[in-house]
Amino acid sequence: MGSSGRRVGRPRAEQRPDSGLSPRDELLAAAAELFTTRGYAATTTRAVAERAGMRQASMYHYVSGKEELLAALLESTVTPSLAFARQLLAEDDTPAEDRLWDLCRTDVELLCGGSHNLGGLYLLPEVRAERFAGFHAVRAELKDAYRQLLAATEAGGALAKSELDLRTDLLFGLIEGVILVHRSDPERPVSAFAEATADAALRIAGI
Amino acid sequence: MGSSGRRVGRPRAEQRPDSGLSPRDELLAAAAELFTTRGYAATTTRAVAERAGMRQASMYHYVSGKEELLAALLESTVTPSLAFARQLLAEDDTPAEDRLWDLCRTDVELLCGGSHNLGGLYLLPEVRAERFAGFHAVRAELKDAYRQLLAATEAGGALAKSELDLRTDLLFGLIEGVILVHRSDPERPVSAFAEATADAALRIAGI
DNA sequence: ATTATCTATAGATCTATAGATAATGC
DNA sequence: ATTATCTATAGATCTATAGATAATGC
Repeated sequence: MGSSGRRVGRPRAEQRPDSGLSPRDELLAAAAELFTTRGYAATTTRAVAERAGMRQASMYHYVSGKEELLAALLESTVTPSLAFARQLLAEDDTPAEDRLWDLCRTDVELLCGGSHNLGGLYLLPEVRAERFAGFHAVRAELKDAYRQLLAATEAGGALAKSELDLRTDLLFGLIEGVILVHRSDPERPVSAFAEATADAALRIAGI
Repeated sequence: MGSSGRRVGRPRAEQRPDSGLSPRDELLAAAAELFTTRGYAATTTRAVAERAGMRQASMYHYVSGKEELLAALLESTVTPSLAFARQLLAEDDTPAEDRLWDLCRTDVELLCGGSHNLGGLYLLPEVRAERFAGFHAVRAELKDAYRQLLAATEAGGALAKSELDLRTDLLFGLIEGVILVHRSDPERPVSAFAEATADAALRIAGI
């Protein structure tokens, strides 16, 4: 959707070159940028709609409000990581150490790689609200994949439960906290950074 | 101020047991809790004032608005860490490794130890605004102390500049990101957690 | 007289709905 | 006729000021 030609409906007040995205995706992209830079509560529906190229009221044709935008964005950030994690969990023939490293690296790339710093959404205080239970569920599943891979490593297998929990928390915390590091220097090339972080993550985990 | 006895001025509408804090500190404490849990933009002046035990308008007798509260809170979080870091930098007779470990541990204790999760303020998107330049300056100084201590270690002395910068960023990122870990399990005893994090931090730094 | 608070409110938002309008489709 | 948009706006905030009030201090 979005491409070329005459489109049904009243034309927009301000014409702009076709972005190639559907209106809903334009809204999501606008929300991603504004939520991560200004924060969720500080972003008005007017700001989102206007940046997406439409008037404030028109937004409601596509979404029910700001909450729906945030919920959709959050889930879209974890879903690819989770898919990759599931795949890795199934590869029993590869050493757990290698799989864990791969998961860390890929996660950092996904969190820091997108055009807008989507990972920054995790840090918003509003995200803890009940409303985003769907996101919390997939995120918990991803964290559990980290725990399983860690437990499957040689060093991890020897740990008591509370110790394993702590290491998992530190490991997962480093990966999510990496957004702060990326924010402090967004120019740094992502792929080398992702590998360095994966190295650091395994060192944290005691491997 | 705040203690006992008759006080000048019209009495508050809702009487409460004396907290022992000055009204301004009551406002700061209220803001700390609300900003960290609900976010800055989502917190109204009414909410802050009411939680501090006064009416919305009375707040303006003590502060110029929300911004002043956030600025004061932010600086109060780094100042103790920075004082400790300066002290450590001067102790040339202690090995840099030990001093760096000590700084990490102390920082985690300070960030996670306070009654309200003050460290969580760092994560608010609004904090990046120009308005909080004072906070950014002291924070940058603290980060530089980390860099200096890291460079003074045996492993750190051998690093090229770009490599040292990366390690500093990762190290500092882990320490600040630890707030996310603490948030995920606030029940964990802080002092053991702080030591575990300091261990992990040195491992990240490659020591 | 001085002070800390209060109540009341003007002005500035912001959200979400109602109803009009300008395209295409048939 | 259907659709995507627009304009207009009611109702619900929220901030910051103005002016009143109820204490203590002298």
